[in-house]
Amino acid sequence: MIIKPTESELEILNYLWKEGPSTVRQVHDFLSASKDTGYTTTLKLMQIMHDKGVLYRTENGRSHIYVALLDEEETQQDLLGRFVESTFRGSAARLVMQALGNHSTSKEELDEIRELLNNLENNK
Amino acid sequence: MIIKPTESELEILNYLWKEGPSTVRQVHDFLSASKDTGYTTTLKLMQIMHDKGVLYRTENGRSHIYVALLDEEETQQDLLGRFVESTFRGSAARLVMQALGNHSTSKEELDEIRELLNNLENNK
DNA sequence: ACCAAAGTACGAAAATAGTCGTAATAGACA
DNA sequence: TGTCTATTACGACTATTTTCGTACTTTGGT
Repeated sequence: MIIKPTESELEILNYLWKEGPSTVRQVHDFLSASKDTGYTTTLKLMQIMHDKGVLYRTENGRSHIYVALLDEEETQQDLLGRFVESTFRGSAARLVMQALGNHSTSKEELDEIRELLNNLENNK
Repeated sequence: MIIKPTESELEILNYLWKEGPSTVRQVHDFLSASKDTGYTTTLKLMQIMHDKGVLYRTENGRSHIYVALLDEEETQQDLLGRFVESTFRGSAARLVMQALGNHSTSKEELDEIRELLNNLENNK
């Protein structure tokens, strides 16, 4: 399924991807820690996502438990493609350079990237 | 200046960054090649960007010449930061891995990245 | 059985982004 | 000078996203 989630939807998806099946209450409690928003707003968003087919839900007593139906990797890949295109005019390399240059990345992570680089280069 | 350009604004900025000072006509002719949109729509967007202080403009006979006031690198950096945060929950390394893994990147570019990696690692 | 607490449903408003029609204007040039 | 064309100005309409109030429902405790 290729749907571009909105900014708010992505926040919700991120929580569900990380924490697994959750109630609106759980999602909202997490989001409201960093964002000033009402409970019914989160509820409504999740209902809309359910309508769109982005979330699956199942009854659980008086409440619902929601599950992300979008695949995390796939969605990130799609968004990344759009982002590279719109912000870096298609050059993934330039994006990578800026990402590495300006964010703190651990030695372990850098080694992992180097490893990936070696594999890629061997296949050319 | 830290303003988040919208999707359409970014398209216009990309043109101005690449081609330098331009008229609405030039921008529109370029955009309309890949996008079905009216002249007055592009005009209006650029007027709004001017109002916001994102573009500077100067008279030139019956038309105007527009210049981007946002710095390209700075804007990309800002957008990248937001993107890493919202889509990769803050992990630049994960973004880089996905970007490299799934986009075609030339050997030269990969070497450049390796170079950058070496420099980063030496400074740790 | 009743009430309070916690949920859901849903309509509608507010905010943001994008689109375009129409009128006014300024040059170009026959 | 008069007409045609390219351009700007601007209001209004559409679409999408986000927000929230209010009413209804369910459940657990007393």
